[in-house]
Amino acid sequence: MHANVKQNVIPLNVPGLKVACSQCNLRELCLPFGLAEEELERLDTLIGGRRKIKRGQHLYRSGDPFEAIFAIKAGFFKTDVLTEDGRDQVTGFQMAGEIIGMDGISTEAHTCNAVALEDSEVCLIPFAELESLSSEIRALQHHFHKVMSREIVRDHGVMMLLGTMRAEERLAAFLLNLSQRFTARGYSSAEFHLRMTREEIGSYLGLKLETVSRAFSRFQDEGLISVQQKHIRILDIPNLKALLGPPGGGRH
Amino acid sequence: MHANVKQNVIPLNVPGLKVACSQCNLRELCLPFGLAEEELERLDTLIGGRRKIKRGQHLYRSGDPFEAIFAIKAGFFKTDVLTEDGRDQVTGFQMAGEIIGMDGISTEAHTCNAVALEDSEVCLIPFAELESLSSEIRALQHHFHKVMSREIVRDHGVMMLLGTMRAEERLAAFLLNLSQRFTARGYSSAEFHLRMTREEIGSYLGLKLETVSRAFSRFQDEGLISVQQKHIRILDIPNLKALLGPPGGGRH
DNA sequence: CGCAGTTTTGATTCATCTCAATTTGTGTGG
DNA sequence: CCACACAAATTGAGATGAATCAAAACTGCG
Repeated sequence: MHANVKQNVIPLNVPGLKVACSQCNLRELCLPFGLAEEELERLDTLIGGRRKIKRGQHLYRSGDPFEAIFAIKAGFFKTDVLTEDGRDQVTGFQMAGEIIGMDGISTEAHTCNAVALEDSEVCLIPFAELESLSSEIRALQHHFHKVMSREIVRDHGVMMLLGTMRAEERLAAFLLNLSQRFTARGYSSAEFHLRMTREEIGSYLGLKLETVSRAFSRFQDEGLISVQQKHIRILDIPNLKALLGPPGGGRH
Repeated sequence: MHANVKQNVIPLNVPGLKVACSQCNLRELCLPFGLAEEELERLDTLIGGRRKIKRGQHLYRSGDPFEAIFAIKAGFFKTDVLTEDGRDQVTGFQMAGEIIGMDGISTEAHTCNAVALEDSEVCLIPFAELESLSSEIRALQHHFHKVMSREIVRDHGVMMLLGTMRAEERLAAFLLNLSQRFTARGYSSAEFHLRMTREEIGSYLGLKLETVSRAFSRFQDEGLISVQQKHIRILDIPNLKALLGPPGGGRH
């Protein structure tokens, strides 16, 4: 419906905002993954431009009409759901190269909020057009299915974490996950800056902020990490990992 | 492959063999939703047959190569993930009309186990062929995206439940969810048979089986439900719902 | 009819929450 | 540039909900 309008607009690429997946250094992580040169160029024509989101601003809110998904070009986001009765659950933290907004497909409206945790930039992918192009480029269709499926698998991991792990195990899993994702993006796996507050970490992990803080302190006392506010340095990955799966160690 | 044969067969409904979405009484809940007559017939040719799964048997296991997704024709399933260190998390319970197996798309291998909790029957939907047909039938492509997205939204709901609710709230949410899904399938919303054990409910809800049992007993004492082993009758839906979102009642 | 698996119930322990005080960090305006 | 106010984080003490351990009752199946 909206698509018709955009379809006839020449994809002139506004000031310095040359939006080209084919040139993007995130293409191996993001939607373009696995596409051939020529397919990539067609994908370029699809992208509906970039959008900058300042720290604290919403990319979308629960209830907003769903029109597009977003590829994170730079920055850091959180998504959260809130219920009528005031419960608030952070459902994920997203970083460069990740696709965000797929929750909105099912009802044509977003079902969660996406907030930038630092100044960020996203590429807008109009969904109707993505579906059109998917019909023509099988690799794109398949890769998009993988992206959605990966999201489902990721959510299962979080359910496992929330359903079976104790506070320190959850935090260890969280840190290792962040570390791994930073590594995949070429950043240090050992040293990074948390973009979210203790309360947001707690919400994500099903814990109170005080519990998160205590677990951080404990990890530091044990020499596993060094924490100074939002600055984290991971000192002992093996023992952090050992915290997760202690077949005979953790049960009492 | 199988499809070619059936294409020329008159849609007479041979017992258990002739698989036709167009004739299925679940079509409004399942993959065919929203398709036109003629599209439905093409969907019929896609379905790779039916498969019966006896109670306790696996539909697929974590690690199995991914080839197809499944539409549940009849019966009841659970899906669960287990980690090396022996943790076990039930990630969902699925009933007739629901699509199962999409976790496998991302890695080409299933990432969880699907077990029948009663004698069941599924329709096999070869995934490569589904993608082919999706390219041709836009409505099918779009609906499939909605199905995947719905799964993501559902998972967010579970994360909310696990992350923010107390034991009795979780169980109330669980019962109301089951009730609503039974209603949508034409069964009683008030009276039903649990197919899963207390332990499986507990795993899904992040609780121990004793806690689940105690919560059931408490609900019965309070006149909210009547429980006799696996037989549940919901007596007071309003007050069960009130348990969930007590804006001023639940915090202490 | 007996046995194994499931469920219920009780007593106790423990992890996390809650409440509260203090410290540290951050952004703003004089 | 410093002081102030506010937000975020740390830490402690005590309360509490759910886990654990244990035993008994029930169910259904062979």
